[in-house]
Amino acid sequence: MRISRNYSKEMQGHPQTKQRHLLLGLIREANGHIDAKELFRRAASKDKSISTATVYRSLNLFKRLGLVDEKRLGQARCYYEIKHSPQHQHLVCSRCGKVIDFDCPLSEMVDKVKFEHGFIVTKAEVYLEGHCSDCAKEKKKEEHA
Amino acid sequence: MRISRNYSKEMQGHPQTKQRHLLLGLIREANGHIDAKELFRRAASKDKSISTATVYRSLNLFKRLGLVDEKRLGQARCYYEIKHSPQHQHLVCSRCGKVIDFDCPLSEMVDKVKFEHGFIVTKAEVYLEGHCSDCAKEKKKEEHA
DNA sequence: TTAAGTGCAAAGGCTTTGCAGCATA
DNA sequence: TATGCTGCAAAGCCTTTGCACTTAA
Repeated sequence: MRISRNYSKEMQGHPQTKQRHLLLGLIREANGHIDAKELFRRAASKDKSISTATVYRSLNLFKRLGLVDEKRLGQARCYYEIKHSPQHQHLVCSRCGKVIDFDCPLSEMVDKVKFEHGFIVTKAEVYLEGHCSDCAKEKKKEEHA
Repeated sequence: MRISRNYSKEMQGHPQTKQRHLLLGLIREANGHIDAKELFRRAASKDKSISTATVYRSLNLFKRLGLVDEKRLGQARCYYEIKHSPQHQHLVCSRCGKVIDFDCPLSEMVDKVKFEHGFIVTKAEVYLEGHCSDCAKEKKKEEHA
């Protein structure tokens, strides 16, 4: 007889390991805006033996389970964030690389594409690139000099 | 005495070569939605000796000159399109991978982030993922079956 | 003529995978 | 205890780069 294993709810049938726990915690702490490389760096500082393979495998699992969201920001970098963090979009400064969150009501847009194209939106991302207020000031200064 | 070279206007000081001409033509033909790999495939079918290095170098040049726009759609793939094609955004179907253009007035959003964050937008992208009308129908059928 | 572009092949990042050993439930 | 995760190292992608040759203007 096969005894079924007792999995954690969060992991939906996948065993909870100390690595996954650590990684999910770090992603949560990062509050959006952490990429695989940085996640590995932070994880390794708390657990020297962790490998990049585990980081990537865990990220893929989290994505599949819908625990984290993957976003492509700036120069093709992927950032990960916990899915249940409040819905927000990103401003990326092309001078200093700063990433700023902003609220963005998308419901109008979602309705519009449903009406015009019969398209059912399941995921929405807005990416605005430009100059943050600091860099905009710097730029002005440079132009006057 | 140094004789200045006679560069084409489009290339803004960079010599026009048959490779660049071919590539730009193919990007134009593709009317948005072509990635580096596919661009190389099509280019190679017209000029067997072209190399991937030239494709990537040309794409980087075109980006720098502002001739093409780079967009990240779907699974981290980069697509390229001629910049002067009318401003539009993308709907990506997560079932069949279809990419649909749609008009999307962004001026309100641009004003909002300027007012709220002092952020000056230079580039805006909206990415909506979901089910296109065909796949939405298919999905409904499956659910009733 | 000559600065710049090209092809080739090698190197660089990032991500995935095979395998043997380890650990969770 | 057994399934499935982990670390390691190797392999796989895609993209960039060094070098000698070629070409546009």
